[in-house]
Amino acid sequence: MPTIKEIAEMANVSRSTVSRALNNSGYVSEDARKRIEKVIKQTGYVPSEHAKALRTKKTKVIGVILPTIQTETSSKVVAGIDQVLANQGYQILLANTHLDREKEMEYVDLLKVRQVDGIILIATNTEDSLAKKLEELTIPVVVIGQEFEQIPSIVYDNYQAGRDVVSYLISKGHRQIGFVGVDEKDQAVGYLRKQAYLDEMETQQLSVEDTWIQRGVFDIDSGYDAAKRMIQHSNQRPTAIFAVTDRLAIGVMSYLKEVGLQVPKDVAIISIGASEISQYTVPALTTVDYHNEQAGIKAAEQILAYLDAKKISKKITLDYRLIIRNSV
Amino acid sequence: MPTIKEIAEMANVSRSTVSRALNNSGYVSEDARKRIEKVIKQTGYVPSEHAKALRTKKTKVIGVILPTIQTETSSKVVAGIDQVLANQGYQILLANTHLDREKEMEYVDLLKVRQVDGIILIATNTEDSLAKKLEELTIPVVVIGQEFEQIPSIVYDNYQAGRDVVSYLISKGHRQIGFVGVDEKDQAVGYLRKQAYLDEMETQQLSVEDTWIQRGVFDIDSGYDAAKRMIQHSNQRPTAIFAVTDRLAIGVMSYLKEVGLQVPKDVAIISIGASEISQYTVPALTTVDYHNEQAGIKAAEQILAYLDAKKISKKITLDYRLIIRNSV
DNA sequence: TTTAAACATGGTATCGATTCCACAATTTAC
DNA sequence: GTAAATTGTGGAATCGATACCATGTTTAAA
Repeated sequence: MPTIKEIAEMANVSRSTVSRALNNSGYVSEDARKRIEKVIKQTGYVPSEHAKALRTKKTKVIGVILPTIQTETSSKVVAGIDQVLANQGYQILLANTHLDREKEMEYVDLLKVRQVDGIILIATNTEDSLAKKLEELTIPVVVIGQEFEQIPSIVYDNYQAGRDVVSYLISKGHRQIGFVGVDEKDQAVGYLRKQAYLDEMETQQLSVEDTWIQRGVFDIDSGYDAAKRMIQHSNQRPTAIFAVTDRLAIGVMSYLKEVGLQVPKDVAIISIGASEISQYTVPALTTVDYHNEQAGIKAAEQILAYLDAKKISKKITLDYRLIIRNSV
Repeated sequence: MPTIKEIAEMANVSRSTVSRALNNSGYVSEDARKRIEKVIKQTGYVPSEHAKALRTKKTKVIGVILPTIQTETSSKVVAGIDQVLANQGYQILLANTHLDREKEMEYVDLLKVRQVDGIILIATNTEDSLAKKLEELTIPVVVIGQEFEQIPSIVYDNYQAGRDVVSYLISKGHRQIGFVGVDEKDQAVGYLRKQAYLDEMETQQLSVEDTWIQRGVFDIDSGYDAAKRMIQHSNQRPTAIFAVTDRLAIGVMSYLKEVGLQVPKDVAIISIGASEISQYTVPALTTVDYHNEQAGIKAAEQILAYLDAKKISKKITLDYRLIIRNSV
């Protein structure tokens, strides 16, 4: 791979002139420009990104920190980010935390060192230490999925979606409604969706047995386990269950099927996620589509807008859509 | 962020000494080293990767080119790669081709410019132009999923797996076996699996109707469509179908269910993939586990071994495992 | 005691770009 | 016809690190 120096020599100009031609800055005569272009075409020269980064402090790389790539949600978000970024010649440097909160912070540092132009963080918590670290950052950050006071974020309306979902179950005649959630440290998925469930139940003056509220992690098996606990230990069996993710819902269905309970006749199920598979389960899952690609797209756009010295909105709330299928 | 120069000044040594301390190269007195370490801790200094890259030509970044992140297969592979790489302080620069063959080549160039230390390519074709480009590369490459003559690759034994699968169906008493494949330009998934199917049928002296062979793309809907064509246009309906991916199989099942055919009583289904969801379909899918994380892990290990000046194997064939469930 | 390793340190060139500045050659304005 | 812009170009500094080389100081060997 040739360097700018060699290009300059071959075109019989100085490095400065080549650089000016490359970046369309300053004056370059038609004659010189032509010679330079010819040489560049001949040699297939491309300027070194590292040298450029060192000098200009711009890398055309955006760091993306995510809890795991092994879920449809994450990969959709990344696809959305990539779609926007690739268009503008940016690339994605990946940092996978494997759901480890420590690493979320570590990677922020690591990406800083790599001098990425910006960071998109798909967050799973809203701890102060993380917030502080993000605020101190001198490069633009956008958080997806959690809401921070001072940091631009793309959020889903988890609370409203939660209430809508429960309200929908009630409208279908259900009075005993169970809930399968996740760790409440996850403000968005854990806390808000649960709160929405509790509030809607209370508003509608419906009581909730303790055992109706179960907690799992983000996989199918824990949904299965949660359903098992709920069904085995409840005095009154719920006639409907709200699971906060599709995977949990699939696990729940799997347990119900095992013990001979029919969905939706005996127990209705509703969830949030709208994963590809949700329409092929039996019965097809009634779920909420969160437009994950859209989140990625918006996040990338926000970062680019910021880098373009345009202002950036502090918070964007995405809309969602209840997909009514056959599990309720 | 401070630079090495400032650290040197604060610790009262030269930049050379700081560099030596940082890299454990050459001599540094205990005394100096302590002072330097103290200053580094105080300031939170971390050396600039770009400056380092410029000087040393090493970036600690591996480029990963993949056809799409939106499949479980890809994300598992990436997870495997990440697992090994993160351990060694390497990061992943992502390049998503969206199944566009042109881009596969473009990204090789782009990653070259970014001076990545190595490239892992999850390939979908084996075209000569691509092979040539890869061979010309001066940095290590490992290809996953396709086999090239001169380039180290991690491959699944698609042919043998295909024959095993068909042979298993036959052992279960099936004689009329349909096939849902993909574009044969995809040597591994498209061509080899089909060839295996044809060969096994021939070896067992079973005939194959033209309409039993259908082609889709890599999604559920096209599996549905393929099944529809197969069922509607065949003289004799197959009693079993081999779909080359889980998603296609799920689509096939979805169509069969729609027209009232029972799985596996009326039509048995088998596929390759072992996606998470495959065990929760109804009935649970009999499928082949290809150990995708393993592919990622091996690829990353190969790249690192090469960078470590150790030799690299030209080809690694991964093993697979038939998971027998209830769809056959 | 002389000689040679081993240890310790700093100076300087270098990687491959960009950018500011000085200078020269043209053009334009008055 | 002179002053002032405009245009075109190259030199040199710079970004933040590494690495080679020269020099000086100790320590060990002969």
